[in-house]
Amino acid sequence: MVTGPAHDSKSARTRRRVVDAAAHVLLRRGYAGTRLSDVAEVAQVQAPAIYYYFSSREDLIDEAVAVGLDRARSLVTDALAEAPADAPAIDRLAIAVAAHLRTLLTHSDHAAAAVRTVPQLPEAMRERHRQAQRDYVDVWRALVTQVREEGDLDPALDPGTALMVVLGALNWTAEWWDPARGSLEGVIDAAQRLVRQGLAA
Amino acid sequence: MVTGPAHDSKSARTRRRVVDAAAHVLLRRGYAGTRLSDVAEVAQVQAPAIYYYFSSREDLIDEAVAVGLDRARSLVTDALAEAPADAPAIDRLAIAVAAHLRTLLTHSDHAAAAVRTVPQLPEAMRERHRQAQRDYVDVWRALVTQVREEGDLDPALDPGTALMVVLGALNWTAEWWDPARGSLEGVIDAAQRLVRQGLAA
DNA sequence: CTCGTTTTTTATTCTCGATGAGAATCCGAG
DNA sequence: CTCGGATTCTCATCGAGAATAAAAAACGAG
Repeated sequence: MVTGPAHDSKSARTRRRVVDAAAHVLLRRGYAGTRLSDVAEVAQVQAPAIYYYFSSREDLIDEAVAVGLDRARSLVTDALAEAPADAPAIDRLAIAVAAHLRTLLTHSDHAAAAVRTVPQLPEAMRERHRQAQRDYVDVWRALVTQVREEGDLDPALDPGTALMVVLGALNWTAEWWDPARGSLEGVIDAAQRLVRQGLAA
Repeated sequence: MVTGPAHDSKSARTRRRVVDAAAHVLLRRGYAGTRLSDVAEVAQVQAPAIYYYFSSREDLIDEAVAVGLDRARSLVTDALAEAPADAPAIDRLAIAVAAHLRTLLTHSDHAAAAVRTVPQLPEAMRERHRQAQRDYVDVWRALVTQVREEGDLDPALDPGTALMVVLGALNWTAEWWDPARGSLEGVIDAAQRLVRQGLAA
């Protein structure tokens, strides 16, 4: 079953260790480069032990990606939930930008792995995550729509295209940002400014 | 240039087919996912024939990436060379944005493969391309510097960070843009507007 | 101690990069 | 045109390492 027991505590913690490890390796090596032996090493488990929890390499990666997409979405929605609901949409968008970058760059190997790996997945597997991806983008789409309704979006911009361009800017940060060479806050600040100014009417 | 006789015409066209095929596969499958058998199939060649031209898989990928980075840079600089040299820097930047997107999305598997793959390369290989990457980014850096000197850059923006965010937005388009579902010109237009507005003082 | 769950050990199969021994093809000299 | 050498490529196969299967061992609750 995908959805395990509500309680944890057994050594279904091992299972989670394995998924975490998969995300870790996935993030650094990409889909094809993710070897079970590496995952096992990170998870502190013998490689064949993975087969007790997952019926195949694909299954494991599939779950890691699913968890990542879900986490990426929920961390953004959580951040939005904490913000005043009546704030201008453009401000809420800026909050989402910050949350997304924080998630991607420091909080979650899962989210980062999912975002960076999805494009490399074999078609069949990507298909399985279409919906999750859509759910994730829809959160953003709603925000942009609100921004437009409040008249803060440049009418010459196609909202869908603009959104994808913005998300691209955010997602790509994972490729170049080096914690040793620049502060996270710096990246967030630049991204927020670019988005606010860029979309502005 | 790695090797390359100035004249072609022999079956050094085969060699080029192989490099082209490598870029093609690289773009879709990533570094670790690039199998020589797939490259061979695309290039219409038997797999071992590749070893007539390249001494190893690494060598082949290395050259494909080198060609790609070089092409990405030169297509942008060529476009800039055709623009009036005394145009405002912000306009020249917009030209570069358009050229980059055109290259990435329709003109060159090589450029797209290089741009999207470099982060996944093993350290040793990435090292070999540091300079080419720097050359490529430097073209942009120079543009941004000019924009700032002409007073068109928001002083609150860190130029380096802003540049990377912008390049990210461009590079990521390769992940989502679907020629069947939206015009290239639409993407270019959105990107140009976002960049102009986003960087503006 | 015993049974069921979890993990390791051992073994099998498969994929993929690499190579070496030639076969096909091309090309110029006679 | 044809012979012979150089160029270009194919076939068969190796060996490493990966994924998986199967079986055995360790563990833990009752």
